[in-house]
Amino acid sequence: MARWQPDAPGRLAAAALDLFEERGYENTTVIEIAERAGLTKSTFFRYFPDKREVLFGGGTVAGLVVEGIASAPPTTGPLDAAADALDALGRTFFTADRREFSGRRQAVLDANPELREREALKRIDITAAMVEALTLRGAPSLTARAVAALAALAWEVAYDQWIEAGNSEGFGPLARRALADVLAAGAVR
Amino acid sequence: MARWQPDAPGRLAAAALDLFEERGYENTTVIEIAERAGLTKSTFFRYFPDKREVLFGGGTVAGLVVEGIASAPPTTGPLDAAADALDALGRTFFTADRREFSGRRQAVLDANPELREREALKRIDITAAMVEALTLRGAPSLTARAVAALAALAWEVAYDQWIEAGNSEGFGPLARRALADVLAAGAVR
DNA sequence: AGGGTCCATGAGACCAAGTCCCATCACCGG
DNA sequence: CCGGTGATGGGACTTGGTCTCATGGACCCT
Repeated sequence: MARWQPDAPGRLAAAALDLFEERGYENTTVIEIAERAGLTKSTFFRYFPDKREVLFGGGTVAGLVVEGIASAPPTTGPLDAAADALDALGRTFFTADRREFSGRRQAVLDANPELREREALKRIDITAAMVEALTLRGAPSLTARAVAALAALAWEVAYDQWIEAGNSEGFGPLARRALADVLAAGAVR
Repeated sequence: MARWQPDAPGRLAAAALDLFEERGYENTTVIEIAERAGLTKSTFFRYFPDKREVLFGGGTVAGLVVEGIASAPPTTGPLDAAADALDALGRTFFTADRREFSGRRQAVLDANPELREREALKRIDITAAMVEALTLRGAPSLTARAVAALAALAWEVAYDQWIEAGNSEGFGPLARRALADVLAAGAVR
Protein backbone atom coordinates (compact mmCIF):
# COMPACT_ATOMS: atom_id res chain seq x y z
CA MET A 1 0.00 0.00 0.00
CA ALA A 2 1.46 3.26 -1.07
CA ARG A 3 2.05 5.57 1.81
CA TRP A 4 0.98 8.59 -0.14
CA GLN A 5 -2.45 8.13 -1.59
CA PRO A 6 -3.45 11.09 -3.73
CA ASP A 7 -5.59 14.09 -2.79
CA ALA A 8 -5.27 14.17 0.97
CA PRO A 9 -7.48 17.28 1.37
CA GLY A 10 -10.22 15.72 -0.72
CA ARG A 11 -10.14 12.52 1.30
CA LEU A 12 -10.29 14.51 4.51
CA ALA A 13 -13.28 16.51 3.31
CA ALA A 14 -15.13 13.39 2.20
CA ALA A 15 -14.40 11.61 5.47
CA ALA A 16 -15.54 14.66 7.42
CA LEU A 17 -18.83 14.92 5.55
CA ASP A 18 -19.51 11.23 6.10
CA LEU A 19 -18.81 11.41 9.80
CA PHE A 20 -20.76 14.64 10.30
CA GLU A 21 -23.76 12.97 8.69
CA GLU A 22 -23.37 9.86 10.80
CA ARG A 23 -22.70 11.29 14.26
CA GLY A 24 -23.08 15.02 13.86
CA TYR A 25 -20.41 17.69 13.81
CA GLU A 26 -20.01 18.03 17.56
CA ASN A 27 -19.66 14.32 18.17
CA THR A 28 -16.92 13.96 15.60
CA THR A 29 -13.30 14.58 16.50
CA VAL A 30 -10.63 15.77 14.14
CA ILE A 31 -8.61 12.68 14.96
CA GLU A 32 -11.49 10.50 13.83
CA ILE A 33 -11.78 12.38 10.54
CA ALA A 34 -8.08 11.99 9.91
CA GLU A 35 -8.15 8.30 10.79
CA ARG A 36 -11.00 7.59 8.40
CA ALA A 37 -9.00 9.30 5.67
CA GLY A 38 -5.95 7.23 6.59
CA LEU A 39 -4.13 10.29 7.90
CA THR A 40 -3.39 12.01 11.19
CA LYS A 41 -4.36 15.13 13.05
CA SER A 42 -1.12 16.82 11.99
CA THR A 43 -1.95 16.40 8.34
CA PHE A 44 -5.50 17.59 8.83
CA PHE A 45 -4.33 20.92 10.23
CA ARG A 46 -1.73 21.17 7.52
CA TYR A 47 -4.53 21.44 4.94
CA PHE A 48 -7.27 23.14 6.93
CA PRO A 49 -6.81 25.98 9.40
CA ASP A 50 -9.56 24.59 11.60
CA LYS A 51 -12.18 21.90 11.87
CA ARG A 52 -14.97 23.94 10.31
CA GLU A 53 -13.05 24.88 7.23
CA VAL A 54 -12.96 21.28 6.02
CA LEU A 55 -16.44 21.85 4.55
CA PHE A 56 -15.50 25.14 2.89
CA GLY A 57 -12.82 23.79 0.59
CA GLY A 58 -11.15 26.11 -1.82
CA GLY A 59 -12.73 29.42 -1.10
CA THR A 60 -12.43 29.77 -4.85
CA VAL A 61 -16.04 30.99 -5.00
CA ALA A 62 -15.24 34.55 -4.05
CA GLY A 63 -12.57 34.63 -6.72
CA LEU A 64 -14.96 33.34 -9.35
CA VAL A 65 -17.58 35.96 -8.56
CA VAL A 66 -15.06 38.77 -8.62
CA GLU A 67 -13.74 37.50 -11.91
CA GLY A 68 -17.26 37.23 -13.30
CA ILE A 69 -18.06 40.81 -12.36
CA ALA A 70 -14.76 42.14 -13.65
CA SER A 71 -15.07 40.39 -17.00
CA ALA A 72 -18.44 41.90 -17.89
CA PRO A 73 -18.32 44.49 -20.69
CA PRO A 74 -17.45 47.94 -19.32
CA THR A 75 -20.76 49.46 -20.36
CA THR A 76 -22.72 46.84 -18.43
CA GLY A 77 -24.46 48.21 -15.37
CA PRO A 78 -23.70 46.88 -11.89
CA LEU A 79 -26.86 44.82 -11.67
CA ASP A 80 -26.28 43.08 -14.96
CA ALA A 81 -22.64 42.54 -14.12
CA ALA A 82 -23.74 40.81 -10.92
CA ALA A 83 -26.25 38.73 -12.83
CA ASP A 84 -23.56 37.68 -15.29
CA ALA A 85 -21.30 36.72 -12.41
CA LEU A 86 -23.97 34.51 -10.87
CA ASP A 87 -24.52 32.92 -14.24
CA ALA A 88 -20.82 32.26 -14.65
CA LEU A 89 -20.83 30.68 -11.21
CA GLY A 90 -23.47 28.24 -12.42
CA ARG A 91 -21.27 27.28 -15.35
CA THR A 92 -17.97 26.89 -13.52
CA PHE A 93 -18.82 25.89 -9.98
CA PHE A 94 -22.39 24.93 -9.23
CA THR A 95 -22.40 22.30 -11.91
CA ALA A 96 -24.83 19.39 -12.02
CA ASP A 97 -22.28 16.87 -10.77
CA ARG A 98 -21.79 18.92 -7.63
CA ARG A 99 -25.45 19.10 -6.77
CA GLU A 100 -25.74 16.01 -4.64
CA PHE A 101 -22.63 16.84 -2.66
CA SER A 102 -23.86 20.40 -2.12
CA GLY A 103 -27.14 19.12 -0.78
CA ARG A 104 -25.51 16.81 1.73
CA ARG A 105 -23.10 19.53 2.75
CA GLN A 106 -25.84 22.09 3.21
CA ALA A 107 -27.86 19.76 5.41
CA VAL A 108 -24.86 19.37 7.69
CA LEU A 109 -24.23 23.12 7.74
CA ASP A 110 -27.83 23.89 8.62
CA ALA A 111 -27.72 21.46 11.51
CA ASN A 112 -24.83 23.08 13.33
CA PRO A 113 -24.46 26.57 14.79
CA GLU A 114 -20.68 26.58 14.52
CA LEU A 115 -20.87 25.76 10.84
CA ARG A 116 -23.65 28.25 10.23
CA GLU A 117 -21.40 30.84 11.77
CA ARG A 118 -18.60 30.09 9.35
CA GLU A 119 -21.09 30.15 6.50
CA ALA A 120 -22.26 33.58 7.61
CA LEU A 121 -18.69 34.85 7.56
CA LYS A 122 -18.14 33.47 4.07
CA ARG A 123 -21.26 35.20 2.89
CA ILE A 124 -20.14 38.51 4.31
CA ASP A 125 -16.71 38.15 2.75
CA ILE A 126 -18.15 37.27 -0.63
CA THR A 127 -20.52 40.20 -0.46
CA ALA A 128 -17.61 42.48 0.40
CA ALA A 129 -15.69 41.09 -2.56
CA MET A 130 -18.63 41.83 -4.84
CA VAL A 131 -18.81 45.36 -3.51
CA GLU A 132 -15.16 45.89 -4.28
CA ALA A 133 -15.46 44.44 -7.76
CA LEU A 134 -18.47 46.63 -8.50
CA THR A 135 -16.74 49.70 -7.14
CA LEU A 136 -13.81 48.99 -9.42
CA ARG A 137 -16.22 49.20 -12.35
CA GLY A 138 -17.12 52.71 -11.28
CA ALA A 139 -20.30 52.04 -9.34
CA PRO A 140 -20.95 54.50 -6.48
CA SER A 141 -20.32 53.01 -3.07
CA LEU A 142 -23.93 52.75 -1.97
CA THR A 143 -25.03 51.35 -5.29
CA ALA A 144 -22.35 48.71 -5.10
CA ARG A 145 -23.37 47.77 -1.58
CA ALA A 146 -27.07 47.59 -2.37
CA VAL A 147 -26.54 45.56 -5.52
CA ALA A 148 -24.18 43.19 -3.74
CA ALA A 149 -26.67 42.68 -0.92
CA LEU A 150 -29.47 41.90 -3.34
CA ALA A 151 -27.25 39.63 -5.41
CA ALA A 152 -26.27 37.74 -2.28
CA LEU A 153 -29.93 37.28 -1.45
CA ALA A 154 -30.69 36.07 -4.97
CA TRP A 155 -27.76 33.67 -4.67
CA GLU A 156 -29.20 32.25 -1.49
CA VAL A 157 -32.66 31.85 -2.97
CA ALA A 158 -31.33 30.24 -6.13
CA TYR A 159 -29.01 27.96 -4.21
CA ASP A 160 -31.85 26.59 -2.12
CA GLN A 161 -33.90 25.94 -5.23
CA TRP A 162 -30.98 24.36 -7.02
CA ILE A 163 -30.35 21.95 -4.18
CA GLU A 164 -33.95 20.82 -3.95
CA ALA A 165 -34.38 17.39 -5.41
CA GLY A 166 -36.56 17.17 -8.51
CA ASN A 167 -35.39 20.51 -9.75
CA SER A 168 -33.27 19.86 -12.77
CA GLU A 169 -32.71 23.46 -13.73
CA GLY A 170 -29.17 24.82 -13.61
CA PHE A 171 -27.98 27.32 -11.05
CA GLY A 172 -27.41 30.07 -13.61
CA PRO A 173 -30.99 30.42 -14.86
CA LEU A 174 -32.35 30.02 -11.34
CA ALA A 175 -30.10 32.82 -10.14
CA ARG A 176 -31.07 35.16 -12.99
CA ARG A 177 -34.73 34.66 -12.21
CA ALA A 178 -34.18 34.96 -8.46
CA LEU A 179 -32.35 38.24 -8.95
CA ALA A 180 -35.18 39.64 -11.04
CA ASP A 181 -37.72 38.52 -8.44
CA VAL A 182 -35.72 39.99 -5.58
CA LEU A 183 -35.44 43.28 -7.40
CA ALA A 184 -39.17 43.39 -8.00
CA ALA A 185 -39.81 42.57 -4.36
CA GLY A 186 -37.33 45.18 -3.16
CA ALA A 187 -38.90 47.89 -5.28
CA VAL A 188 -42.13 47.87 -3.28
CA ARG A 189 -43.16 51.26 -2.06
CA MET B 1 -14.67 43.81 50.85
CA ALA B 2 -17.90 42.28 49.82
CA ARG B 3 -17.44 38.94 48.22
CA TRP B 4 -20.19 39.54 45.72
CA GLN B 5 -19.67 42.78 43.95
CA PRO B 6 -22.61 43.58 41.70
CA ASP B 7 -23.01 42.98 37.98
CA ALA B 8 -20.54 40.21 37.33
CA PRO B 9 -21.33 39.97 33.58
CA GLY B 10 -20.87 43.71 33.16
CA ARG B 11 -17.53 43.65 34.92
CA LEU B 12 -16.43 40.73 32.78
CA ALA B 13 -17.42 42.53 29.58
CA ALA B 14 -15.63 45.70 30.63
CA ALA B 15 -12.50 43.80 31.61
CA ALA B 16 -12.58 41.92 28.32
CA LEU B 17 -12.89 45.08 26.24
CA ASP B 18 -9.99 46.67 28.13
CA LEU B 19 -7.75 43.67 27.66
CA PHE B 20 -8.66 43.19 24.02
CA GLU B 21 -7.72 46.79 23.37
CA GLU B 22 -4.45 46.44 25.26
CA ARG B 23 -3.11 43.12 24.01
CA GLY B 24 -5.55 42.04 21.33
CA TYR B 25 -8.17 39.33 21.43
CA GLU B 26 -5.89 36.42 20.65
CA ASN B 27 -3.31 37.35 23.26
CA THR B 28 -5.88 37.55 26.01
CA THR B 29 -6.92 34.48 27.92
CA VAL B 30 -10.28 33.92 29.54
CA ILE B 31 -8.56 33.44 32.87
CA GLU B 32 -6.96 36.87 32.56
CA ILE B 33 -10.32 38.47 31.81
CA ALA B 34 -11.86 36.81 34.82
CA GLU B 35 -8.97 37.79 37.07
CA ARG B 36 -9.19 41.44 36.07
CA ALA B 37 -12.89 41.35 36.92
CA GLY B 38 -12.06 39.74 40.27
CA LEU B 39 -13.65 36.45 39.23
CA THR B 40 -12.67 33.08 37.84
CA LYS B 41 -12.92 31.09 34.65
CA SER B 42 -15.86 29.15 36.06
CA THR B 43 -17.88 32.30 36.55
CA PHE B 44 -16.99 33.60 33.13
CA PHE B 45 -18.45 30.56 31.41
CA ARG B 46 -21.45 30.70 33.68
CA TYR B 47 -22.42 34.02 32.10
CA PHE B 48 -21.09 33.66 28.56
CA PRO B 49 -21.26 30.52 26.44
CA ASP B 50 -17.86 31.28 24.93
CA LYS B 51 -15.08 33.82 24.82
CA ARG B 52 -16.45 35.73 21.83
CA GLU B 53 -19.87 36.24 23.27
CA VAL B 54 -18.54 38.50 26.02
CA LEU B 55 -18.70 41.37 23.52
CA PHE B 56 -22.21 40.54 22.33
CA GLY B 57 -23.96 41.02 25.64
CA GLY B 58 -27.68 40.64 25.83
CA GLY B 59 -28.64 39.75 22.33
CA THR B 60 -31.61 41.96 23.13
CA VAL B 61 -31.18 43.74 19.81
CA ALA B 62 -32.98 41.13 17.76
CA GLY B 63 -35.88 41.25 20.17
CA LEU B 64 -36.08 45.02 19.96
CA VAL B 65 -36.17 44.99 16.18
CA VAL B 66 -38.84 42.33 16.07
CA GLU B 67 -40.85 44.27 18.60
CA GLY B 68 -40.42 47.46 16.61
CA ILE B 69 -41.65 45.82 13.42
CA ALA B 70 -44.56 44.14 15.14
CA SER B 71 -45.73 47.31 16.85
CA ALA B 72 -46.08 49.32 13.65
CA PRO B 73 -49.67 50.07 12.61
CA PRO B 74 -51.13 47.15 10.62
CA THR B 75 -51.60 49.23 7.48
CA THR B 76 -47.93 50.24 7.43
CA GLY B 77 -46.02 48.67 4.58
CA PRO B 78 -42.99 46.42 5.26
CA LEU B 79 -40.45 49.06 4.36
CA ASP B 80 -41.91 51.65 6.67
CA ALA B 81 -42.29 49.08 9.41
CA ALA B 82 -38.59 48.32 9.09
CA ALA B 83 -37.77 52.02 9.14
CA ASP B 84 -39.82 52.47 12.29
CA ALA B 85 -38.03 49.56 13.89
CA LEU B 86 -34.63 51.08 13.14
CA ASP B 87 -35.84 54.35 14.57
CA ALA B 88 -37.05 52.63 17.72
CA LEU B 89 -33.65 50.98 18.01
CA GLY B 90 -32.08 54.42 18.06
CA ARG B 91 -34.33 55.47 20.90
CA THR B 92 -33.99 52.38 23.09
CA PHE B 93 -30.58 50.94 22.37
CA PHE B 94 -28.19 53.01 20.31
CA THR B 95 -28.46 55.92 22.69
CA ALA B 96 -25.90 58.69 22.93
CA ASP B 97 -24.38 57.34 26.14
CA ARG B 98 -23.59 54.08 24.43
CA ARG B 99 -21.78 55.66 21.52
CA GLU B 100 -18.29 55.69 22.93
CA PHE B 101 -18.51 52.12 24.11
CA SER B 102 -19.88 51.03 20.73
CA GLY B 103 -16.96 52.65 18.97
CA ARG B 104 -14.36 50.94 21.11
CA ARG B 105 -16.16 47.64 20.77
CA GLN B 106 -16.43 47.93 17.02
CA ALA B 107 -12.73 48.66 16.66
CA VAL B 108 -11.95 45.46 18.52
CA LEU B 109 -14.43 43.46 16.45
CA ASP B 110 -13.00 44.74 13.19
CA ALA B 111 -9.50 43.76 14.24
CA ASN B 112 -10.25 40.09 14.81
CA PRO B 113 -11.49 37.41 12.39
CA GLU B 114 -13.04 35.29 15.11
CA LEU B 115 -15.07 38.22 16.36
CA ARG B 116 -16.02 39.29 12.86
CA GLU B 117 -17.33 35.80 12.37
CA ARG B 118 -19.57 36.03 15.40
CA GLU B 119 -20.73 39.43 14.23
CA ALA B 120 -21.63 37.97 10.84
CA LEU B 121 -23.73 35.32 12.53
CA LYS B 122 -25.54 37.88 14.63
CA ARG B 123 -26.32 39.86 11.53
CA ILE B 124 -27.74 36.84 9.77
CA ASP B 125 -29.84 35.96 12.79
CA ILE B 126 -31.17 39.48 13.13
CA THR B 127 -31.99 39.58 9.45
CA ALA B 128 -33.83 36.27 9.77
CA ALA B 129 -35.74 37.67 12.73
CA MET B 130 -36.74 40.68 10.66
CA VAL B 131 -37.91 38.42 7.85
CA GLU B 132 -40.08 36.49 10.24
CA ALA B 133 -41.54 39.62 11.81
CA LEU B 134 -42.33 41.05 8.37
CA THR B 135 -43.86 37.78 7.23
CA LEU B 136 -46.09 37.83 10.28
CA ARG B 137 -47.41 41.18 9.10
CA GLY B 138 -48.48 39.54 5.87
CA ALA B 139 -45.58 40.45 3.61
CA PRO B 140 -44.83 37.90 0.88
CA SER B 141 -41.72 35.83 1.56
CA LEU B 142 -39.50 37.42 -1.07
CA THR B 143 -40.61 40.91 -0.16
CA ALA B 144 -39.81 40.25 3.47
CA ARG B 145 -36.38 38.91 2.59
CA ALA B 146 -35.52 41.78 0.27
CA VAL B 147 -36.69 44.41 2.71
CA ALA B 148 -34.82 42.77 5.58
CA ALA B 149 -31.63 42.61 3.52
CA LEU B 150 -31.86 46.29 2.62
CA ALA B 151 -32.73 47.26 6.17
CA ALA B 152 -29.71 45.35 7.44
CA LEU B 153 -27.53 47.21 4.98
CA ALA B 154 -29.01 50.54 6.03
CA TRP B 155 -28.40 49.57 9.64
CA GLU B 156 -24.75 48.91 8.88
CA VAL B 157 -24.32 52.18 7.02
CA ALA B 158 -26.03 54.17 9.75
CA TYR B 159 -24.12 52.41 12.50
CA ASP B 160 -20.79 53.31 10.94
CA GLN B 161 -21.85 56.94 10.62
CA TRP B 162 -23.19 57.02 14.16
CA ILE B 163 -19.95 55.73 15.58
CA GLU B 164 -17.81 58.23 13.74
CA ALA B 165 -16.56 60.92 16.07
CA GLY B 166 -17.84 64.42 15.42
CA ASN B 167 -21.19 63.16 14.24
CA SER B 168 -23.69 64.15 16.84
CA GLU B 169 -26.76 62.95 15.02
CA GLY B 170 -28.77 60.15 16.57
CA PHE B 171 -28.93 56.64 15.17
CA GLY B 172 -32.61 56.87 14.30
CA PRO B 173 -32.41 59.76 11.82
CA LEU B 174 -29.21 58.38 10.35
CA ALA B 175 -30.89 55.03 9.78
CA ARG B 176 -33.97 56.55 8.16
CA ARG B 177 -31.80 58.49 5.75
CA ALA B 178 -29.55 55.50 5.09
CA LEU B 179 -32.54 53.33 4.29
CA ALA B 180 -33.85 55.88 1.81
CA ASP B 181 -30.43 56.15 0.20
CA VAL B 182 -30.02 52.40 0.00
CA LEU B 183 -33.43 52.06 -1.63
CA ALA B 184 -32.60 54.71 -4.19
CA ALA B 185 -29.29 53.00 -4.90
CA GLY B 186 -30.92 49.59 -5.18
CA ALA B 187 -33.51 50.82 -7.64
CA VAL B 188 -30.90 51.49 -10.33
CA ARG B 189 -31.77 49.96 -13.64
C1' DA C 1 -29.13 36.40 68.10
C1' DG C 2 -28.62 32.04 66.04
C1' DG C 3 -29.32 28.45 62.79
C1' DG C 4 -30.64 26.77 58.31
C1' DT C 5 -31.22 27.30 53.45
C1' DC C 6 -30.35 29.26 48.90
C1' DC C 7 -27.38 30.61 45.37
C1' DA C 8 -23.39 32.84 43.36
C1' DT C 9 -18.82 31.66 43.17
C1' DG C 10 -14.43 28.78 43.44
C1' DA C 11 -11.62 24.70 42.53
C1' DG C 12 -9.99 21.38 39.74
C1' DA C 13 -10.32 17.32 36.68
C1' DC C 14 -11.08 16.40 32.04
C1' DC C 15 -11.61 16.57 26.76
C1' DA C 16 -10.94 18.44 22.24
C1' DA C 17 -9.14 22.14 19.18
C1' DG C 18 -5.20 24.13 17.54
C1' DT C 19 0.15 25.16 17.50
C1' DC C 20 4.83 23.77 17.15
C1' DC C 21 8.95 21.24 16.49
C1' DC C 22 11.28 17.53 14.99
C1' DA C 23 11.63 12.72 13.29
C1' DT C 24 10.63 9.69 9.48
C1' DC C 25 10.13 7.76 5.14
C1' DA C 26 8.83 7.58 0.22
C1' DC C 27 10.14 9.31 -4.17
C1' DC C 28 13.40 11.19 -7.49
C1' DG C 29 17.64 12.46 -9.60
C1' DG C 30 22.35 11.46 -10.08
C1' DC D 1 23.39 3.00 -4.55
C1' DC D 2 23.08 7.50 -2.30
C1' DG D 3 21.57 12.00 -0.89
C1' DG D 4 18.09 15.61 -1.04
C1' DT D 5 13.28 17.12 -0.87
C1' DG D 6 8.74 17.21 0.59
C1' DA D 7 4.69 15.05 2.55
C1' DT D 8 3.54 12.77 6.63
C1' DG D 9 3.70 11.13 11.64
C1' DG D 10 4.43 11.74 16.57
C1' DG D 11 3.95 13.93 20.60
C1' DA D 12 4.34 17.82 23.84
C1' DC D 13 1.99 21.96 24.99
C1' DT D 14 -1.55 25.87 25.47
C1' DT D 15 -6.20 27.29 25.69
C1' DG D 16 -11.21 27.09 25.17
C1' DG D 17 -14.99 24.86 27.05
C1' DT D 18 -17.65 21.26 30.12
C1' DC D 19 -18.73 19.18 34.28
C1' DT D 20 -19.12 18.17 39.10
C1' DC D 21 -18.58 19.12 43.65
C1' DA D 22 -17.16 22.12 47.48
C1' DT D 23 -17.50 26.67 49.82
C1' DG D 24 -19.20 30.46 52.00
C1' DG D 25 -21.85 34.73 51.93
C1' DA D 26 -26.61 36.68 52.34
C1' DC D 27 -31.08 36.37 53.78
C1' DC D 28 -35.03 34.53 56.27
C1' DC D 29 -37.40 32.73 60.13
C1' DT D 30 -38.06 31.99 64.65
